[in-house]
Amino acid sequence: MKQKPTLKVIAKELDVSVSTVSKALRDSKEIGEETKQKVKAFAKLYNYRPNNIALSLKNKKTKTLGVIIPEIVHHFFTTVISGIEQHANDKGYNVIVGLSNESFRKEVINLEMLANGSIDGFIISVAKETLSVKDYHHLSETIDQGIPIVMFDRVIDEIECDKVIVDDAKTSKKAVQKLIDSGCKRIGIISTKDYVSVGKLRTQGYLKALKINKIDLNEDLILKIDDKFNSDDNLEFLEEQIYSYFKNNTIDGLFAVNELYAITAMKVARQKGLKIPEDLQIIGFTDGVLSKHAFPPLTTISQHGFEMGMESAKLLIERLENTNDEEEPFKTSIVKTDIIERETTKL
Amino acid sequence: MKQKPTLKVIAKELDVSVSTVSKALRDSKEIGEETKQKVKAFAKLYNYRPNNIALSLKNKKTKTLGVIIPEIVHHFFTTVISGIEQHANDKGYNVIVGLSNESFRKEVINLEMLANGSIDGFIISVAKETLSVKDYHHLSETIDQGIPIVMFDRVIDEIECDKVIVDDAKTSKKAVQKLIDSGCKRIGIISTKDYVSVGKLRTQGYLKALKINKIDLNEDLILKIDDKFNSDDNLEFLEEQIYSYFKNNTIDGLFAVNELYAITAMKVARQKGLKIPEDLQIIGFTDGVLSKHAFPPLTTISQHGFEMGMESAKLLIERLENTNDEEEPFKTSIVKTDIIERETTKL
DNA sequence: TATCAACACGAAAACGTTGTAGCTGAGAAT
DNA sequence: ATTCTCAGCTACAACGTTTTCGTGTTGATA
Repeated sequence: MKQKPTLKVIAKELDVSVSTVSKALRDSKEIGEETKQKVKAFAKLYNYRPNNIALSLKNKKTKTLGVIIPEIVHHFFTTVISGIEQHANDKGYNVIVGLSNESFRKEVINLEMLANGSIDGFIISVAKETLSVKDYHHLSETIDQGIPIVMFDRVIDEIECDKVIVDDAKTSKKAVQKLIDSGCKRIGIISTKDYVSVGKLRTQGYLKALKINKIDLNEDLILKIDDKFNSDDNLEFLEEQIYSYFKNNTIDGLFAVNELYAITAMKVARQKGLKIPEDLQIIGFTDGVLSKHAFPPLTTISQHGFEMGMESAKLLIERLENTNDEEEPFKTSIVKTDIIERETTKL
Repeated sequence: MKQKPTLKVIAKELDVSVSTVSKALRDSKEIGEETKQKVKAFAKLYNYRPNNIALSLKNKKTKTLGVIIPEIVHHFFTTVISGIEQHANDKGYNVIVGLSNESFRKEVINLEMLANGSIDGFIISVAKETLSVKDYHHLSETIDQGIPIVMFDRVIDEIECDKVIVDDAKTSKKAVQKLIDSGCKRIGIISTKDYVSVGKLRTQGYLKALKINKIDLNEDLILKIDDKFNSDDNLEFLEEQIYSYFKNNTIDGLFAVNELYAITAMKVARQKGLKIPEDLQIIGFTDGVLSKHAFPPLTTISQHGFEMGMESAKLLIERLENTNDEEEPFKTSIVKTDIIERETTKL
């Protein structure tokens, strides 16, 4: 096991100064051609790589992005990470991930753990618990300390920073409109409690679509699931709620605010003997593996997570590398959505 | 935007030396009670946090783990990451992720990008391309430089390091045995080309089960898919292959080496009018969202990715923190598997 | 009064880099 | 012969910590 060579050992070995080695490797014109060759050859031989940590300390930049998300076992978030990684790597940045598990406390800890010089900036989608307790001090303090944050998907209006979202309301309106256009008369929605910003917005879109089409609102057709934490563990709970929803209501169109709700609804609908899409048409939000491979394959709205990730990384890195002394104003990027028509909708 | 306070500015402000501040904050008995209080109060007020980078440089430890995986949009890998994260966080470590996208080149780049002081050790599942070109120099060089590596799932026998795997052969044997016990007479397998170690091993398990039960081997029933890269993008290609496989063979039991193969097989079987599990029983490998929510829900082998991640992190951190001068011998942990019976098998 | 321990603190080095400023010697210009 | 220029190199500070080794002051002891 050969130790990692440093400038110092190369210098000693070649009987020159540390500065000479450093400059030779960076091709400085201060150094003679002969010495340069010698140093470079030696460095290559011993596989010298500048120590990143030392550089970070000197430059006060780590070239590392901190990404904090609620959970990683989740198709949407992983596509976002892919996008972030891609752009970050292209720009020479690394990505460090922190998981909040939808917990406020863990989110704070993660933030603090990284906001001590480890990273240059954050990309974050806040935990449901954070949204529900409305305590954002950790975020504002981080920004105060000069560490930029980019929020994506689940964002907080009160915090000023760059944001990347889809236009949830508008997109949802479009989805519901499609259901209407396909002949649905009684359209339901399965959403989350309102503290989840995206759930709220998507519900608004639903409402708007009904209004525009002069369809009377029936409150019973709105099911708001309270899954403060991970809903994958509470599958039976979810099923129960949807089951009683179906028992009390007859619908021919359903808009679900995420994939899981959509396919779970499909499942209980099938148990009730409903044919999809003949008796019931369904559109989900988020295009994941589930939608793609469900039976029948689910028509969904694609949020283009990869693009969201790319865009988030782009905004963050731009801000980090912006050398203008004047602060750039904060931007909110809206990435477009698409309805991916599969087999749970007609036509 | 208040700048991050350093020991130096605290020292200047309080008119003491840097050493005093440092010691006071670490509760050294060298410092008088009064001064300690003063320093601590000030530090709290200005929200002082020791700069991690400086610490890393000094201690030659970053308290950061590098995780390199082929892709992140993949249920198994994300559960593993969850496990790694959990244990790492508990031990005060951060996790930096690199994606190889199944590409040898990207794997090498990622490794080099991090093996310059940024991380203390690696946890890695190698890319398919790496396995197929059999070029492992980047791995052995990293280990040579004193950076420990833990491999999980896709491991390389020739490289000596800690490893975390499931007993693929044994597990597969068990799965096929179950098929046999449930009355299957003609059992097929959909696997990968042999350069993927896990594909090879799982095929071996299949073979062994047949042998033990004195069932004659029919080579035609073995389908080896060549998906050198991401198979999610080549869904049609996969479907085609499976389609012609079904066309040429009649089977009543199928063991698929991963989730995607299993549910794709289900799909084409259904197209052929086969009833599952009446006409065809299927068992997949890897328990992901797809299996759980498929129709019908797929009987699978759970690899317990979370445990694999935990165990990997555990092995790595143990090695990192082992202060004995004598090297610990390398370990290979085998995490147990379970057959999760759902509705694609009888009984 | 001289010695000594205990106490409270400070100076400096080290981790690996880079950039600025300074130094040296040789040849050219005066 | 003196000054100047320039190439080619070295010294040093700085980034923020921790830690080792002082050092000065006090009060007690001989």
